[in-house]
Amino acid sequence: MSKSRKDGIPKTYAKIQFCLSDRDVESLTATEKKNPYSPKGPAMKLYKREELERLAVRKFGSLEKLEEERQRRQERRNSVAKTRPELDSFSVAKAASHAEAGDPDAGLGLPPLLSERVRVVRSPAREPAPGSLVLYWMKAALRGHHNPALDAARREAAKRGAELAVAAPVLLDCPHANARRVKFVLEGLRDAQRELGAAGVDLLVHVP
Amino acid sequence: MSKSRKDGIPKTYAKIQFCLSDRDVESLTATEKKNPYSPKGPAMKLYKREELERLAVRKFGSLEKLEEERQRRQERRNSVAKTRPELDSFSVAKAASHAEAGDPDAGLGLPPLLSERVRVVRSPAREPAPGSLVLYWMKAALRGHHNPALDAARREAAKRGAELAVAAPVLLDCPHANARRVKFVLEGLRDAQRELGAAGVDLLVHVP
DNA sequence: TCTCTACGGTCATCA
DNA sequence: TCTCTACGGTCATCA
Repeated sequence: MSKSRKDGIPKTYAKIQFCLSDRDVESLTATEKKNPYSPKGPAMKLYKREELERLAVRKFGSLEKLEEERQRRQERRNSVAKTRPELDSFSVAKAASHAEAGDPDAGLGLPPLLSERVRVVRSPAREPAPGSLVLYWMKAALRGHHNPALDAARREAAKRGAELAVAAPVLLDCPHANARRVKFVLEGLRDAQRELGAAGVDLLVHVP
Repeated sequence: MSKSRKDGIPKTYAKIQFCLSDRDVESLTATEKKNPYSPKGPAMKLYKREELERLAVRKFGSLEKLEEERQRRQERRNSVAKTRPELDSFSVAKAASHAEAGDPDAGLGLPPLLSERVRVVRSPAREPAPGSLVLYWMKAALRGHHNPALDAARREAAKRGAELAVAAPVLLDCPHANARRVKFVLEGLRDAQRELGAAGVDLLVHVP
């Protein structure tokens, strides 16, 4: 809710902020702007804060009631997130930065210091096909050392007897990309590629 | 999974039992039967157990994996149900049978013996309009006494300064309806209508 | 802080 | 143990 929104509020954000459905929002007028992620993609729809507020007040009774509803949804999201399935045997794992290895534990068979950083994002419906690989999608910590996500992926691959591959996306068309940042990322990836290569792991750099 | 399913398994049930999506099930052949709830409504689609099993095995790997997936979903449902919003000030309430009134408590302002039987089914997005009424949808306990759901509705109406109305549906076209049962229900409703009428509450009998 | 679709899950409504 | 739709919420994908 900052000053920078004077052009209007993008649809996705507007729906969440004002607890509105697609149907609700359809009745409002929208101005279109170029999609910042892809100029050729579907246009960004901008809605007027004033109209959104008026609609939300009509729907919920008052801005206070709207705020209550937002709280309710927020809490619901949080508590549902807590009930997510715990570690299970075949699962996609995702970890955060820097930690050391310790004793193996249950679940993914990860040492505690790793496993407490691992969160199962999705339990895949399909069992992994024979010959499948474990893919570590490296978005942060672009390095082959001090990288617990990499350690977790390595373990998982070993457990399955699968190949480990590492892929790093380099986003050129995200809003804040610029030459300086891209250069920094590419230099980091070059070093990581050398380091991983020495350990027999391919690092694939993906420029979408 | 009983013997009575030799005609085939209805779509809704099939999807749940075999963890399949509409898309999945679309690829299968279905035989149509008259909709037992309404002969003029959309037909009931019956799928062959054998085909469903084959598809589920293809999707999940084995019947054991399917069973695991079903367990997962079941548990998820249960734990999400537990995180449902608690009693709040304007809410639709629903209660079960026989109890006595006691001291008022927080939330809906119900006595403990009532409030522990009340479950908030849905927190309405809209604030109740002025002049709205509290509707007690009487599906069980067709009587004006020993009826805690009625007591809860009465309290809620008093708290809001709203009218209380009671409505009872008499379902004629549900699969197990027959003359004897309908007669029993109607007799009960006649008595309840007299009892509630004496207390100034309308009981509306609805035959859909 | 981009949009669209598909997916579970839930629910009210309808025939 | 009926079917369809709408609704949140989540997510991967695409442009």
